[in-house]
Amino acid sequence: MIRIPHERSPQMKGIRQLAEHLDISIGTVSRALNGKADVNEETRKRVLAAAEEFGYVANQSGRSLRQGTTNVIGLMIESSKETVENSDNFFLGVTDGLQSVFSRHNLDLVMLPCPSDEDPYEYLKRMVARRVVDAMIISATQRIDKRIDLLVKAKIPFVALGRSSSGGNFTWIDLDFEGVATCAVDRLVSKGHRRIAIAAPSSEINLGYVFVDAYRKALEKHGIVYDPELVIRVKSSEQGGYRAGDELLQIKDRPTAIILIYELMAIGLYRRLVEAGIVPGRDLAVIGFREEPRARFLQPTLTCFRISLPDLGAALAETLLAGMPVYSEIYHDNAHSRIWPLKLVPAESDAFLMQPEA
Amino acid sequence: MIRIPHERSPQMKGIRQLAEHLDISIGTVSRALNGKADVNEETRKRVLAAAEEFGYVANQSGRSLRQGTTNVIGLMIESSKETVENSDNFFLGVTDGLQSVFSRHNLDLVMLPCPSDEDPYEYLKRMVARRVVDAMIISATQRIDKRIDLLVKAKIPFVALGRSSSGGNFTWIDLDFEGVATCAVDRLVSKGHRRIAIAAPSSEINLGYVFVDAYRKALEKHGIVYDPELVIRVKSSEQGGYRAGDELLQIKDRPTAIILIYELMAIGLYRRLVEAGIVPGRDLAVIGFREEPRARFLQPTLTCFRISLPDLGAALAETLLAGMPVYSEIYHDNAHSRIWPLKLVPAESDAFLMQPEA
DNA sequence: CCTAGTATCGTAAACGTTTACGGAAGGCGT
DNA sequence: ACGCCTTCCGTAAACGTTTACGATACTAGG
Repeated sequence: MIRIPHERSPQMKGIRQLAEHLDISIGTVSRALNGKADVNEETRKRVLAAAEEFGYVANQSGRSLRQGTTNVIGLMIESSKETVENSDNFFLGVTDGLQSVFSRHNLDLVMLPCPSDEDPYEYLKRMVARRVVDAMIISATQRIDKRIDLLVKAKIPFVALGRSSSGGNFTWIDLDFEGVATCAVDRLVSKGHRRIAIAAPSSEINLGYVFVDAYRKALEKHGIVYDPELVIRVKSSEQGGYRAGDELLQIKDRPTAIILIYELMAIGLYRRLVEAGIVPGRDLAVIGFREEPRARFLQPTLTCFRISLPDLGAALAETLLAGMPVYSEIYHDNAHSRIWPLKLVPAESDAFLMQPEA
Repeated sequence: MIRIPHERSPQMKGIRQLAEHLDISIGTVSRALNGKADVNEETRKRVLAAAEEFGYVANQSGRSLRQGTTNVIGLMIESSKETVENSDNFFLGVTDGLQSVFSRHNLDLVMLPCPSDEDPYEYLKRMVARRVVDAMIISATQRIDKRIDLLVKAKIPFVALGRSSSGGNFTWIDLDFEGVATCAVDRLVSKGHRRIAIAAPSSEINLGYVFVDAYRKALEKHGIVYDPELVIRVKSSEQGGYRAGDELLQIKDRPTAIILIYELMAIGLYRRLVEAGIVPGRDLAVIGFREEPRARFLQPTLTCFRISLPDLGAALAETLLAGMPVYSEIYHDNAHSRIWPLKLVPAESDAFLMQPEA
């Protein structure tokens, strides 16, 4: 008696049907489609034509199961309320660069949004355990980040956008906070500023730590004593900018310049300054980090630092692939962690960076 | 002779190893993990404990292959340059609502970003052909959208965010453009405005078509003749707002109010108005559609319409599931297309909506 | 004609899981 | 003692691919 434990759909579109129709063995069809060498060029043509005609595409589950690889790369992002409200489409920008590299190797990119009510570590753990992706790109790395230890232990290839002190050795790409901070300070000092404030997120976040540290060193290089009072810890948002303005006004011997670690803060900052009768650019010099399209409409515009999102994405992709056995020899030039430079974009007129002595 | 065509990793973490360790059959382990009824409660405890200990999670490929389902829902988004620069994190906001529903059914959400240099139709075709997702959520639907025909033909369950004239019957959720336009016009008229301009995207886009149509009807309801000159077609961006300001200034018998179809346009509009010596709110009433966090810092704030992104996401998820056989009876209440209402958010002070006759 | 090599293809195992089915064991009523 | 029902578990097929290996046919060299 024949048992039919699993009823199959009547019109199944599998490689089997394709093979039957062509009257070729199923193995040959597979080899033809995958570009193997030992298949007659003429039969390959027939196979490809038939596949095109029937719209056949290999089922990913079957293929993954056999090869032990999914050909999918995951980009983990967090959808916390703060991220939703305040960050721009940073990730959408990098995905384009990622895909430009991945598509050359028939790799697909999926974004994995961690729900705001779930622990990112647990979320990542679930995703890698199910083996739905071959490799991961993680971002918003913390100074100590359990996710890194997890990926290292699970031997999942990954690259991190952002440094971390966790884990042994893994590859990362991070923005050149030191370079930006140094450049900003140098520029302000060269314009005559001595009391330079900085608005940064908590030092728990890697960015908040590294950036302020570089800011301090740059100041000391110019013989300016580091004043902790000038470090304003706020959220990286417009609201944070407004609060930074608040705190700035409280400081006695008011600073003549401020560096914003997140350019969107300028929107809130400007508002608070105007409320207090202070003209941004004239009474207070402002420099923003990471150019943000929405801030281009501020009056006056502010000097900032630009980053090419697609380029960054491509670099991330190549670095990731350099760490994967199959592609390592192709991208071995990128098999190292590195700092991503940013380009200084001076405001149209630097009038707002004038001498405070005037 | 035993052949070993496929070398297996020495320390394979499969259900088989788990079963051997427990000295239970592999089938029972599977049933225990999947919560089937015919398994002793005490053995189930043992299995779950061992799985937890070894960190075992079922391989998704194997499971998908067998069940013919991936338990993954795809959310297709486009990463065109315009989207990256101008839209906010709209999708990140809705993902949270989507996940809140999906997680109840062990469904995972992945975002599928269509590269800007690839045709969205071809991209979607690839994704569904590989059968990597069980269902899709598509957005930014065009008035005629080949993607819809594709999904209908492939019998992939899907829901669209946005109406379309394509395809036979499919379910969609769309924002209540008519309601918003009507409400905005009503409100302005009640304040004494008669010449009301509107800034909208091209009528090729569904939004640009429907919204302006509702605007026209609302005007006629109040006995105001529709003046095509007052319809300003611009991009949905800050830049578009600036250009809208440009065009507005060209209009003879200048309007006293303007409705922005995208609130971010207010940033550019304000700038242009200030350049021309026109005080927004005092000399020109402004209403924005779809509240945008970044515009909250404008002076003066403007009346707008609010939408709860997570709620919208949850509604999308439930509507999608209502169309899938397995879940249809649970969510049958949502098995219909519908209009998503928005809430009017008056500006702090409505002073800017004053009588133009004053 | 014989043999070795090459080009091409078919065969079947294996990937990890789920699940229909059968079977064993025990309880219970007749 | 027998039959029946319930509870629980093991067996093995099946999902759709890929691929190691063997088989065949043909070519070439001797």
